[in-house]
Amino acid sequence: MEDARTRVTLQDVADRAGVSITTASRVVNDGSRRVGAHLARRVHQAVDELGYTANLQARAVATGRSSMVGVVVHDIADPYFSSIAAGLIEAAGARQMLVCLSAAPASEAAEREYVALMRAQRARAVILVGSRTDDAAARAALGEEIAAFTRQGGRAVCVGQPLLGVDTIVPENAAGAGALARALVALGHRRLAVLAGPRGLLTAQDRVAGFRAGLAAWSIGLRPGEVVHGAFTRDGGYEAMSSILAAGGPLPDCVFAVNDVMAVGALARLRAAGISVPGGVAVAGFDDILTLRDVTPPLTTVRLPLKRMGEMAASLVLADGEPGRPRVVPVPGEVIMRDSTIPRLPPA
Amino acid sequence: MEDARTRVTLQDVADRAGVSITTASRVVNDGSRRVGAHLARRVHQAVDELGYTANLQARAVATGRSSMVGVVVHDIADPYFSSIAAGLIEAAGARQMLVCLSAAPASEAAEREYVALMRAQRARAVILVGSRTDDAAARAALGEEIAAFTRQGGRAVCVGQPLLGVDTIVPENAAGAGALARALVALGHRRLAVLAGPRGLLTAQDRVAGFRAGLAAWSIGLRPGEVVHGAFTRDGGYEAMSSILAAGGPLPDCVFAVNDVMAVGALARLRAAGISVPGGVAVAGFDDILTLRDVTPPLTTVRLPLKRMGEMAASLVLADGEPGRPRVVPVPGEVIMRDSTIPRLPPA
DNA sequence: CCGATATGGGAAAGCACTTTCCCAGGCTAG
DNA sequence: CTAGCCTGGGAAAGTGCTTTCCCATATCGG
Repeated sequence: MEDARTRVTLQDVADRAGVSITTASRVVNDGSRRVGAHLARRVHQAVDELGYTANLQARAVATGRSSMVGVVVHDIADPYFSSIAAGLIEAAGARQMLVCLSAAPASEAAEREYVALMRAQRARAVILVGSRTDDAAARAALGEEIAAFTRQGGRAVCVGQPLLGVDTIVPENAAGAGALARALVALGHRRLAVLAGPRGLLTAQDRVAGFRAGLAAWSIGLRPGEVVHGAFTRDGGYEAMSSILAAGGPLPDCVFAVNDVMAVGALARLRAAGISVPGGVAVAGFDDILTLRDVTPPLTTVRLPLKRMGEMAASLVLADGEPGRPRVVPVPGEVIMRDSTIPRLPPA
Repeated sequence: MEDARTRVTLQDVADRAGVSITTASRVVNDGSRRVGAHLARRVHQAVDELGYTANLQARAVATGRSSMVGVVVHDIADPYFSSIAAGLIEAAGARQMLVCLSAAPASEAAEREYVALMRAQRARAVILVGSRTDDAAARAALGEEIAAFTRQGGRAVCVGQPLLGVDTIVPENAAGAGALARALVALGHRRLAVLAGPRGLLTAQDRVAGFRAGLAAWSIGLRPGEVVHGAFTRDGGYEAMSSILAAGGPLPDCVFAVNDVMAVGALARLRAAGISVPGGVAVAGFDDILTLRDVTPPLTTVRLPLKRMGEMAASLVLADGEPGRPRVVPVPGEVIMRDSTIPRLPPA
C-alpha cells in the first residue's frame, strides 16, 4: 500500500526514535510533561525525518475537545455577510480556531441542519450570522438543536436578533432606522416610502418598524402603498422601486431601502426611469457597505461596524459566560448623511 | 459530571437497545450490512430517545477518510473571492463536503501554514484560491507542503496560475486583458495607462502583460510612467490614479485598472479631481464584480464567471484524475463594453 | 548513610468509532 | 436425512492519539 507507507503515525516516530509512544506524544505536544533533552532531540529528529504531522482528528477524539467552529451565513457573496465573515475568520484564526463556513439562505431549517452537523463534528462552537425569521416553529426547532449542541458542551453565538437563547451580537436595526428617519425629516423630507425587504425577515421588519417609529416622532405616517416588499438584493430593490413608480402617484420625497444593496437597485431603477437622485427622489440605505461607498450619488445610510461585529462574535465564543443567562451585545448604527438625500428645497 | 451524562456514545445506544455495539454501528451507518428488522427498530428507538449523534471525528479516525475540504482565499471581504467562495461552498455542500475557510492575504507562507493544518486534519482536499506571487522560494515551499499533503492521500486544487503542479482553474487573464486592449484601441483610444496592482502578484502581472500585448498588436506601447502600481483595492486604485494625475502630463485617453475594485477607486479619484468619465478620461476594469455593476458610469470590464469558477474547483476535488498529470481548466474572460470607455470623439 | 522526594520513562487503559472474523441457527438441495 | 450455504449477531482487533498510573533511578535533607 503506497498509502500505508506515507501515512506516518506517532508509533512510527516512536519506533524510529527508539522511545515509547508515550514519550513521543509528550514531546510532540510539548508542555504536557518534561522529557529528557536527549530523548526529546531524538524524537524531534524522527519527526523531521519522517515528515510527521499529528492527526488532529485523533487528538480531538482522545482529548474530547476540538478547535473547530462552524459559521453559517445566509449568502457569503453578499457583502454584508462577507464583511462579518472577514472579521470572524481573522479573529478566529488569531485564536487558533478552525472556521467551517456554510451558507443557509435565510432558512432556519438549513441552519438547523448545519448545527446538527456541527454537533456531530463535536465542534467547539457554532455561530449563526444573519436575521432570524418570523417562522416561530422553525425557530423553535433550531433552538432545540442548539440546545442539544450546547448541552453537549458546545457554545453558540448569534449575530442578529436575540431570539435563540444564546449569546448574541445585536445590531440596533430599529434604533438606527429611527435615527435615520428623524434625520431625513429634519432635512425636510415629508413624504417617505420604504423598500422593505422580504416579509419574513426580522432584520427587515425591525428596520421598517424603527423607521416608522422615527417618522411617528414627527407625526408622519406610512400608508400601505408606501411600504413595498422585495428580495434583500440589488434586483429586489430594483423591482420594489419599479412598483413604486408603477403605482403612478406623485413621487415620494425620499425612499428608504432597508439595506444598501437594495438601495443601489433602486438607484439603478431611477436612473433607468430618468429620474435624478436626489433631485427627483432622495434615496437612503442601511449598512454602509464598503464596496458601495463609491456609487453616485453617495448614499445616505446607517453604518454598522460589520467586520467588528464578526470579531465580537468570535470573542464571545471564547469568553465563557454563565450558562442560562445569555449575553446580549448591542451594536449601535451610525447615521451617515451623504448626497443621495439632499432635499429638493432647503427646509423652510 | 454533567458533561459526561450528556455526551452519549454508540455504546450507550447499544446498551439501551440491548444489542452489541457492532449491531448498533451497522444500523447507524445503514447499508454496511443487513440487520434484522426487529433489532434495527430497537436501535433506532434508542437513538431517538437518547438524542444520539455519531461522532464524525471518531468515525473519520476509524475509517481513515474525512469529508473536510480546506479553502484559502486572500480576503473573503473582497467580492472577487467571496463570489468564488459562494460557488465553492454551494457545490461542496451539495456534495456533502465540509468547507473550512481561511484568509491568507496573498502570502504563500500563510497559505503553506494552512495547507499544513489541513494535512494535520487529514482533510480530503485543499483549494487555494487566488493569484500566485513571483516569490519562487515561497512558492516552492508551498509546493512542498502540498506534495506532502497529496502524498498522504489528499487532493489539491488551485484557482489561479497553474504553477503548483496541481489541478488548476485558470482564468485567462492575459488573453482577456489583450482582448480588452484591442477593443479599446478599436474604439479610438490611443494613449493608454495602466493601474497595475501590486508588483509581486502574478494575476496583476498577467493582466498587464496581456494588455501590453494587445496594444502591441496595434503598435502601441506603454511607457514606464504609464504603468503605476498600487494595492489590489479601492484605495490602491485611488492612489494609483492620484499619481497619474500628479505626474502632470496630458491625461491618457483611457486608464485600465487591473481589477474592478481598483477601477472604482480610480473613478472616485477622478470625480474628486472634477474630471469626467468617460468625457475626460475613459476607465476600464477587470472581473465584472456583481456589486459594482451599478457604479456610474457603468464600467467596461472583462467578465469572469467567478461563481462558476468556484463550482468548477469543487468538482475537480471529487473527479480524481491521473496523478502526476495535473489538469488545467482554462476559463476565458468576456470583454464587456459599457459607458466608461466611450471615446471623447468617435474614431475617425 | 538512609529514607523521602523528585524526575523521567513506559505499559496500558482509555476515547468513540469501524470492520474483520467467527459462529450459531435456519434453510435448501441432493 | 444431511452436507452445504446463507443470514444475522457479536467478540475483538484495529484507528491514532492522550493520559493515568506505576516504577526505576537520581537527588537531597537530616
